[in-house]
Order: sequence, then C-alpha cells, then structure tokens
Amino acid sequence: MEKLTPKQQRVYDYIRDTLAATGAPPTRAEIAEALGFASANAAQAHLRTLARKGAIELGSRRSRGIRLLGGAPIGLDGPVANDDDHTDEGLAVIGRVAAGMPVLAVEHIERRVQVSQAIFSAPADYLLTVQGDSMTGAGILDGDLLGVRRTTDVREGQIAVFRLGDDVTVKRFHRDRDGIRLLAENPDYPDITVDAEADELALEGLAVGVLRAIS
Amino acid sequence: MEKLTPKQQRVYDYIRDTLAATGAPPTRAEIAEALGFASANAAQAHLRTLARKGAIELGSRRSRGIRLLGGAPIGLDGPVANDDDHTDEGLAVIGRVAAGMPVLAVEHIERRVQVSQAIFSAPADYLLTVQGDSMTGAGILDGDLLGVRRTTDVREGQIAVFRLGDDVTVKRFHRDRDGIRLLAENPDYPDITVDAEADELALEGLAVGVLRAIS
DNA sequence: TTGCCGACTGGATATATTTACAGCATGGAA
DNA sequence: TTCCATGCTGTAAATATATCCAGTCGGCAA
Repeated sequence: MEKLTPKQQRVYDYIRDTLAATGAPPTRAEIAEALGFASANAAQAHLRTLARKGAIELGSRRSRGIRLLGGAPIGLDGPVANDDDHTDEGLAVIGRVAAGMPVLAVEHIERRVQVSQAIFSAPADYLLTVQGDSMTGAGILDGDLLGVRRTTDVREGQIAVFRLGDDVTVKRFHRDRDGIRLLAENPDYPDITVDAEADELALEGLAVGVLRAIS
Repeated sequence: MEKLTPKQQRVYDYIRDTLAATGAPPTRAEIAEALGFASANAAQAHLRTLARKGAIELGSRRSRGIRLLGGAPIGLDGPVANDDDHTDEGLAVIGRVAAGMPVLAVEHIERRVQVSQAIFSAPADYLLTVQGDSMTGAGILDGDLLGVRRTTDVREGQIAVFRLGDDVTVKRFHRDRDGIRLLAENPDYPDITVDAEADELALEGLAVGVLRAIS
C-alpha cells in the first residue's frame, strides 16, 4: 500500500473510527464535516486518492460504499495508563469502614472494579462508596464510588477523605489562621470546624475521581 | 433480546452477512431483493420489528443506518477491529456533548478508556465528554465522561443523550400530554420544549454512568 | 366474529448521497 | 517556466435510500 500523506491518513482514520462507532462507513458529507471541509467534494477527492493508493476500495454509486483495505490495525492511541502495581486485580471498592480500622483492611473490600487510572487526575489506590449527600454541590452523590489516592498532605481547597474520630468523611479542605475546617458542598450540611485539641483528624487520602451508575 | 421469527432471523442474518461481505449494512432495497420481496417496504417493516425487539438499532434517515445489537459482533473483515464490544480496547471517548447552550458536536473518537462495565447501570457503548453545566443538579458536571448506552427508547424521567438537529445534549426526559420536554437540572438553564413538528429529536442513548477526575 | 400481528405489494415522496464540472492556491519536479 | 499532485470551495444533477400511505392475506386469540 502506497504511503499516505498526513491528511490522507486522517481521512482513513476517520473512516475506521466511524466504522467502529456506528457500524457503517461515513458519507462524503460526514467526512467533510468531521475534518472541517466546507465541501463534500474535498472528501471525495481524498477518497479517490486513497483508493488509488490501495488504502480503501470504493463501491460505485453505493452509499457509504467504502471498504478499508490497508493493514494498520486499530491501536490504543494515547498513553496506556500505567498502574502502580496490581493492575490485574483492579481497584478495591471499600464499603463502610469500621471505627479505627484501616480503610484498606481486607474485610472492608466489597469487590474489585477494573478501571483505567487514566480517568483520574492521579492514580487512585482504592474506591470508596460515598454515603450521604454532603458533597452533592461538588457532583459527588450518595452511592458514588470515589477514587482515593493515599497521601500525607492536602492542599487548600482540595476534596479529600478524612477520618474524624470514628467517622470517615469526604469534604473540601480549608485551613486559615483560625484553624482547619472541612467544608460540605451542600447548604443543608454544616461545615466541620476541627478542634485541634479535642478532635483527632487524620487524612485518608485525596479524592481523585468519581464513578457513578445512572439508573 | 426478544425472540425472532424465522423470517426475521433471515433478515438479521442477511444484514450480518452483508456487513461482513461489503463492509456496510444493506439498504432496504438490497434486503428485499436478497430475500425475494417485491417491495422494499417489506424489508422496512422487518427492520422496524427487529428494532422493536432489540435485535438491531436503526439510524433515522441514515442510509444503511442499521446497527446489529444482538449476539456476537460480526468481524468486519479488513483491518477494522470492531469497537463497541469491548473489553480489550476499552470504551471509546467520542466528541463532546453540549449540556449547556447547545454546541456543535463533531463526532469523533478522541481516545479510549478501560472501564469495567460493572460500574454502570447497564453496559455502556461509549463515553461522551460533557460540556456545560445544565445537569449539575444531577451530579453531571462540565468535563465529566458520560457512559452512554445506545437504545431506541427512553422512559419518563431517565437521563439520556439527545440530538436536536445538529446539537447533542444531555437532559432528563419528560413526556406528557403536552408533548416532550428535555429538562435541565440547573435552575440557570431553561428546559427544552420539543416541537414535534419543527424540531428533529433523536435519541442517542441512555446515560448509564459518570466518570470524573477530581483535581 | 372481531381484532391484532406477521408478511407482504405498489406507489409516492422527501432526503441522503454520489459524482461530475469549474475553479483556485501551493509547492515540488521536469 | 510548465506540468502535476495535493487540497480545497461551490453548484448542480443524477441516483440511491428511507419512509409514509393504503391495502391484501392468513393465522391466532379473545
């Protein structure tokens, strides 16, 4: 197969993707719109060139009559997410956490979910099932799975998972001269002011992502 | 998937075979000729029945807009690995969805994400990047990846992806004696009242889940 | 019997799609 | 410089397709 120019390759790729996404090849007009051409004829010219070079085959007067011939298989474009370690097992989903017990204790693992770390802002170490509506304002609803990355420090304004005495909670972190406050993102819930003396505050990890089933 | 009659199965098989043989689904006329019908309308009726039973999916006014749903995916010969179905390649992230003021959406696969179907309420066929804040009340924020399952019908109250003319939007479906309305979940955004006459409303699929990176 | 569904025929029509024709601009090769 | 390939815009016409409407027929269940 003769070599394709970058532009021609883009047309070829679009055909391949459309085939995969819709089950049928695109029309000239669809190609033109997708690649930003004002005229479908530009796509037509490209197709003829691709056919001449042996990358595709065109059916005469046949709507969507484009067949891929070239040998380039679909590749996982983009970077492949590299997990820290246990890629195969997926992320553990943690349910309710008993008081004082380490979050990642085996007995808390309900199941495992295979998820690419690519969808998180940073690699997650486990998933936590959110309970309650205190963070709905941040788009974190009751029942959501929260991707958590274990860290030792939080920065101002970040959403993280904290342990306050016996309770594990998700809140936005805020610290100023008056001390630390854990802010809820729901007017119906009060912010939590942490009394450095009396309360025992621990950071479980940073919230790096949310997964939710919509029914 | 509802059971098919022998005749319906023959139509289904012909679509599958045509897809494998030519790289594109057949037209009504081609189906009619292949199965010996004198009228393409006979094929049309069969297709509608197949769609109703969930065996295929029909694209509105789209030439060769037939998509197989039931059973094993067919091997598009040539270099095209069929997407959709799954696991190995992950879900395709397709274009952007206007969730605020409708924005022109150019459909096109941006990347792929490995996600277990288990986190969705139903298997997703692809992921769409949400654009806009009109569904924040439902915990769907700007930039979120929305898991979409291609279907042919929505039920009252479900959140789905609609195409209104050239615009793609995520909204909650509502239908009553006055007609169809697409409800935003954000007081700052107006609900969309669909004019059955003037507007061309199409269902892209059901929202089955949300993925979001928190930074 | 009545009514509904699966299976068609035939004809009409609005779109969707392909394709030809006419140009324009750029850059490399002869 | 001239020729040619790449890459486009724009318009129009010829076809290909999807879809709607109006009926027909036989089987089956209420």
